[in-house]
Amino acid sequence: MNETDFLSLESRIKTFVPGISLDCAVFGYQDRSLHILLLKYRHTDAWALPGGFLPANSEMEEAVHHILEERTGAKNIYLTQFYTFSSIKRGWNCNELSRRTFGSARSIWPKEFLPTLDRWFNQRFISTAFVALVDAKKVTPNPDFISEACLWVPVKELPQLILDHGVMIEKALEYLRTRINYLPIGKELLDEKFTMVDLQALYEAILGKQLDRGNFYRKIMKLNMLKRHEKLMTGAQNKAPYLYSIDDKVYDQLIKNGIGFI
Amino acid sequence: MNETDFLSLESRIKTFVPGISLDCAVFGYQDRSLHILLLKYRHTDAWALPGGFLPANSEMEEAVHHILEERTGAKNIYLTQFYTFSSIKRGWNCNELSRRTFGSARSIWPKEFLPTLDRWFNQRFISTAFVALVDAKKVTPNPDFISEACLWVPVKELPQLILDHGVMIEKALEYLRTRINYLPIGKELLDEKFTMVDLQALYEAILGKQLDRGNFYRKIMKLNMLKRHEKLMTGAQNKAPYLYSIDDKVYDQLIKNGIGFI
DNA sequence: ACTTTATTATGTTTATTTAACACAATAAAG
DNA sequence: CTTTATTGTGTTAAATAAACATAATAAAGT
Repeated sequence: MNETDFLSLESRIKTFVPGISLDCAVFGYQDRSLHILLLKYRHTDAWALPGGFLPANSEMEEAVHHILEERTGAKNIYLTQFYTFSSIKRGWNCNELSRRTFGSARSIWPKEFLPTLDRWFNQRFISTAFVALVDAKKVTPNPDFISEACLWVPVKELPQLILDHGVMIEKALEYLRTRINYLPIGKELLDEKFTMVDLQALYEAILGKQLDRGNFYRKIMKLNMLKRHEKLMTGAQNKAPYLYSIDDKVYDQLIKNGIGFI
Repeated sequence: MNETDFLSLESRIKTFVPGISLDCAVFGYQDRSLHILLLKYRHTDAWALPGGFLPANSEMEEAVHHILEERTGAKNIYLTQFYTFSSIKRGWNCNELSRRTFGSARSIWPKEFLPTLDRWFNQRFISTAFVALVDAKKVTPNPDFISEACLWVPVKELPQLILDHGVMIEKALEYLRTRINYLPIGKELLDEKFTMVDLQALYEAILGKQLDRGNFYRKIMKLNMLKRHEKLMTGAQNKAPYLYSIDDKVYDQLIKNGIGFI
């Protein structure tokens, strides 16, 4: 962490739309379970969603893409807005953890920047929140300068989160569940090639319930959205599973019409 | 229209969160079809959604409730946020109609307020849009001081709309359709008591397709959400239809789980 | 009394979907 | 030859959807 990071933020603040922030629930799929990308603030046990501010001449989507590229190295991530959080109760004073986190961050900021930064962070922020879906394998999590870690965390094991980020994640998960047939879950969260078991486990992870293998297999196959490839040799003492990939044209059409895998 | 209206806006501007606006697609059901509440600007053929700004110490929902009370006389209208429109292309310069409308409005504003008003309206606005569902019979549309009319317009006959309000309405309608099982459509859009034919026609209006009467009747009745009352004597030369009302407890549970009428 | 009409409630049928469980061929590796 | 998970299909019962039909009902006009 060095002075130029602060300097850069200090000078960039002038270029941001005041009062607007952006947050993003980035979902990835690993080890057969759903993960979310979180940042850990320095010197505290406080975690946060990746986020940032809106440059005056940028579209929100552009800005979120930029934030996510910094945080993951990946461009063209699938993004969709899901809610705008605007409560007057949401500031850094909203709970003990947030107060402590802000205090801790403030204590390591160069003194000469404090007035600007205090003014900026004590605004009322209206935060538009996005859901992003990424292939966890194509991504290198990368902390920003106020964080000491950027990690994939299983959504079943969420840590303490600052501000209203816990509520945001709940709402993002509900969004995933209730729009499951309208979101390109399979295409975006899985690797180019994947096994049938993985595809099923992904939908199970989002819905939070078990699905019957045989029925799932038949349903997916009837939709005609998969291309079958070579087998995946795992070295395990059993028949190797086939790899599949998604036929984009068919899949996009299915998603557009909300036609269901489930 | 009088000077105090302008004065009031001029002085209230200081109390609004800059750069934030609120718009609301208010849906009502009349004459067996879906309507939306629109305002007609003075001296132009430009129409707009009811909307306004966010007082610095208000929640967005509060502010929208306040706007809708002014526009309809009704309190406690059902409201839900559905999208935040933030494009850098959305200002009063986005198309010919908007430019003309703004010019026309500007020409009737007292000169001494023009600097303030120009500065305010030339900002980049981030607009959070809401869907409201109301019982059209309980409402008295009431234009604001820059409009000459506030009317229920059938969604099948939309006029020219300013800014991106046309896109907003499209998105709002899509929201209604894709969340039809999660929204209290019947409860909010219909009168306290209504006939089965009206209930069905309402769902048909939103989905834009015909439903089978017998099947619809059976499905609704099986959900146990209706209480039957006296008949509605229309004077028509036929058996009078029964009136029904919604059993709130059952209905709320159904809506919460997205359990479908359709 | 008879007619016209829309409402109401139920009937019927066919096709499709869901859900739960079962089974046997397959093939990778020990 | 054994162990194992994968794969594709089979089966069955129950539920749902979709389309169409019917007949009693009752309000009002003639």
